Amino acid sequence: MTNEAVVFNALGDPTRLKLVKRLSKGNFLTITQVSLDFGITRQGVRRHIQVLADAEVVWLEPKGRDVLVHLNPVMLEKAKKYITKLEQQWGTRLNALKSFVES
Amino acid sequence: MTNEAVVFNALGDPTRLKLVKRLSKGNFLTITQVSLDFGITRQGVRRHIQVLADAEVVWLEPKGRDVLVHLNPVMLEKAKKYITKLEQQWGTRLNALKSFVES
DNA sequence: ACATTACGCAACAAAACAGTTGCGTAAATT
DNA sequence: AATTTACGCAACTGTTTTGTTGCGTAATGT
Repeated sequence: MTNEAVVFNALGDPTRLKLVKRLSKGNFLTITQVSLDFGITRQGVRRHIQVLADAEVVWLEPKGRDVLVHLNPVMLEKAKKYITKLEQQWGTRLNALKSFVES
Repeated sequence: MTNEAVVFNALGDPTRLKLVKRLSKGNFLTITQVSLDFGITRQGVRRHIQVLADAEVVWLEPKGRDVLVHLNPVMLEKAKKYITKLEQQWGTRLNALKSFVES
């Protein structure tokens, strides 16, 4: 899978997006803390976290018996830049077409 | 599924992202045109297109016996804005924390 | 008019995913 | 020392996704 697709895929799930949203509040969380209010088991949540970690949208910090889940805004930035690039190409091409039609 | 998650999900697949990329060049394409160089059947491609259409990343224009596939940059913009919001929350919260620590 | 092209619909198989349960273990608490 | 907590690993089930084939039809081309 493409790098970019991996990130979008990671964000493309309600549970995972909700998690990212919570992490964006600035608090890191332990896996258990997250699991408590997601309506699914810890193992279920754990899988989602792993998808996010593989996409580098979050990073995991083992600390004693806990594992802290941190947001990695760098990856969000990359995703955003990718979309911007798509938009720009579209806009550029459209403008080129427009000036061609007008000429 | 959340609106935002739907869009990210649509983009979160190599084949679909490749298609969006091509559409961002500014050309609309018929379904058959797209199908030719994606290594899978027309029906396979058609499903992917439907996912993109459901997410409103593309819109479909029936024209005679063809169906033209157009990019909808509005949805890309929405996705981008959503990421920006996440980033900003994270940044804001981090700055708040920083000033708290420094005080 | 006949042939071809572009498409939709539906049934199917294989693979991937989401979520569960059960169990083991190392770290923290009492 | 005994208990509890936070986690990982692995097997299993149900559901969704991906991609296929076969067939029908309306629009185009000859």
